[in-house]
Amino acid sequence: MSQRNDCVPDDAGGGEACTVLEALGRVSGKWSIGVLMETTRGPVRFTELERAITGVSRRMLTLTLRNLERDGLLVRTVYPTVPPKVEYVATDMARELYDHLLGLTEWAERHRAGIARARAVYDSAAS
Amino acid sequence: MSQRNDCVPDDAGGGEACTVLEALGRVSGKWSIGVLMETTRGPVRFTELERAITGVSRRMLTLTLRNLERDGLLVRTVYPTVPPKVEYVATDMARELYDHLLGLTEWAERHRAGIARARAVYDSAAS
DNA sequence: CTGGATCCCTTTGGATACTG
DNA sequence: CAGTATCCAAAGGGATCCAG
Repeated sequence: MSQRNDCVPDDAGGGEACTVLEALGRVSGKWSIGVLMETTRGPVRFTELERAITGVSRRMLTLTLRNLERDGLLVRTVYPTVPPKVEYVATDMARELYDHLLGLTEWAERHRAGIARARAVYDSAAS
Repeated sequence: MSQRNDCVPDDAGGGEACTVLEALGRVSGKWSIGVLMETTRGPVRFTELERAITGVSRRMLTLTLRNLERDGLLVRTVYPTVPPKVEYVATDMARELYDHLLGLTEWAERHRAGIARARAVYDSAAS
């Protein structure tokens, strides 16, 4: 969840690796993507997220939400009612990011079989 | 470096989050991106990678290379000379993945300032 | 030159109980 | 409802030494 901005000028290929890491840093952690997915469709409440994202704990959901909010990817709205009501929704910036992630999804689907095959070959290599 | 295939059917938004994680899983870890960058430009030797990727240790470089090779993103060629010579080069599949990552790079550059601002605001919020 | 093996510290993340 | 606090286990990753 922390950022690796140990991005020294690097070298060949330069700061590009650094910049990619910068983007990936926003969605690092097991749950960021899921939160992004849910909040991209419209405002969602904490409990809804907790139910929608299978396996997430309260703690991790909170941490993930805070990080995304801090980076300006999420807007948190508190309704001072009782009981409390808090809604999270993705910003435009986050939606753009999500679009790029969809590109990755497409790649993963297209190559899922190939990767599985590569692994089988690699693992069966009597090394 | 391990894969999170605890991708239960999930739910709303479905297996999509899972599929993205599948893609991100290939480039997880601090060094995969750097390796991908270098090997995309052509065959590279172990020592060249070690020098090109600032800060990587021998151990982590080896682990990263093994994982990428296992997933079919890298081809490892051993020349049985003495001293040994080993070359790594990205596969077409890896190049495609890298193209998608460039999309993320573009996003990161475009929003770098906005994110920094969002953080400053968030952090200065006397909470 | 190209790694493998080991040790150890740091970070991540899960479980659970408590609170305004 | 929407978190916070605490404790603890597992994974990631660095340092170092050894070997073909």
